[in-house]
Amino acid sequence: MSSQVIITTVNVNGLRAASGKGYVEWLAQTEADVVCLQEVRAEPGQLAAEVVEPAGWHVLWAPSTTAKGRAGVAVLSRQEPQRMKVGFGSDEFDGSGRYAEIDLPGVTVASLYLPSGEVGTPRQDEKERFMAEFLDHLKRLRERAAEQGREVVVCGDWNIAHREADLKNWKANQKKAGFLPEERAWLSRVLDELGYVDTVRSLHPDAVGPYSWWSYRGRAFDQDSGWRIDYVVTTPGLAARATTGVVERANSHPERWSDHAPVTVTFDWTPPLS
Amino acid sequence: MSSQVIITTVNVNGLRAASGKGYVEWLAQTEADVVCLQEVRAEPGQLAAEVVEPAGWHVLWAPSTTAKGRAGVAVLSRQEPQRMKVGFGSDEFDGSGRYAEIDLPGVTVASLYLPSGEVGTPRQDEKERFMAEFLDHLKRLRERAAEQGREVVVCGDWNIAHREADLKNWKANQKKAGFLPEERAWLSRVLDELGYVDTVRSLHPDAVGPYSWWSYRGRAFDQDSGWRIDYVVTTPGLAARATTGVVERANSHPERWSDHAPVTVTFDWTPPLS
DNA sequence: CCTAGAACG
DNA sequence: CGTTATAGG
Repeated sequence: MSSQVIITTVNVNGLRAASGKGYVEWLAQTEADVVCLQEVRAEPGQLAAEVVEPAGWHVLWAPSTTAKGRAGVAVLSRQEPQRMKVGFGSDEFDGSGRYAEIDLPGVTVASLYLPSGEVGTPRQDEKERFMAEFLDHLKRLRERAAEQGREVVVCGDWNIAHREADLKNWKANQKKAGFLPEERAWLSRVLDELGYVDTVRSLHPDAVGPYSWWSYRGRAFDQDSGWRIDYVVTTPGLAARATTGVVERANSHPERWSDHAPVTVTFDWTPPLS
Repeated sequence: MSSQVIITTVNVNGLRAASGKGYVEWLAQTEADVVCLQEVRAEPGQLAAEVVEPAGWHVLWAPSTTAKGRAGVAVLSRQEPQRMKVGFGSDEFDGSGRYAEIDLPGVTVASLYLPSGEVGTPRQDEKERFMAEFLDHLKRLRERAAEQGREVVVCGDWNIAHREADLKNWKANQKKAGFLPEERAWLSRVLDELGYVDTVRSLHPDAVGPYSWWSYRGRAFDQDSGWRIDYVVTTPGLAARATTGVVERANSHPERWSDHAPVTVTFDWTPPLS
């Protein structure tokens, strides 16, 4: 006997705004067991009760304590977590609302919102510092998982398109933050060196996209002029059990409620009993 | 034979917003000959063509050059002005979008947006400095008008309620900016000492109000919990010809398009031919 | 082109 | 409780 585990990640671009535009309905109909949110941009106290404590879910909130109304991640799980943690042990970033993780039986699930930047700005420097520190964390996470015989899922908005197939117009974007050689190389290290797997790409090795973010500017969404920057990254054992990986391009709802779409991966996997 | 001159003043609280909510329709139907606007909060280049150059009107724009998106006054006239001037000769305030005047045959019409403040803040100090300087200007304006045999109309948002009948709850507001003893005394000097006339009050000496501003907070408008702070102030010769003075409480339109309402005064007056 | 805080009223 | 500018994306 085996069962399914479904994990979804979505950058909501302001949960207060998203809640009024379809997020609530989307959550009510999702079949996911775990949902990772990024860019919540609110503290729990600023959200409606049905959003803070949705019926049937346990939620770990990790708003930014350093900059109000920015960043902020959360992890929703139908099962009660065995352990919850905000931040990854970084003095600079633990209060910035960019990382939270929960342990469920046999698996650690994390929600990541990697900084975005523009070339030549302090934000890009911050992104690079984050990447350097976070690589170490990913390494430790694998080691701990191996010791404990558990799997790892790190999902979220990585703000990097890995390969040419991961964005619409790669040639024009080679010097743009999010597709810089050093950013792509860093993501390669996460995958090749640390041994994590980009599940959606693994399931669709030859696909263009599927993109998960489209700028609000111009007609990017209508023309599918997007980037694939939201990933469900897992340890190899779990990746081998991934059966489907889809981008919910229509957000499962008539109107868009974020500039990102949910990315959902299904695993044919039976967690241990405790 | 005699004819009518109609003058209206209204604080639009952001002309871009107001234009989308009923200002355009209101202007199209007004019978005024001159319209003075305050709190335009935009430069002409930020406004739609029909708003910048409404058909049948000459317009003097005086946006704030010191603080984008703040203050800003304008004077619209059906007749072409003989002379236009921005500011009243103040180093501190001439670029702040708070005063503009035009000469029409026999009459000078000015649009004034007096600073608003809160007790104990630098804004209140600014208001007081403005008042001091502007009193001198009003004096010179009368002298010049007398020399040239012309009348003067200074209309706008004076941000002062003069008497107890000029605001809903005067007792609770005695220590609030806009109804301070020194502000009321200053307005008394404008009227009693310089000899200007508050035309609407002169026409309705015993009325409560009529208020011209209602806070957007709470149910102030529905409860008519307002202040009369928008005045059409004129030289006595013209004031004697004022026949009606009304606040267009419904903005002459189904929905409110500003927190102020237009104040319109009609004069039974025939201007000289040139 | 959006979201959000913040200044100002 | 609005309008607007600005940061951030």
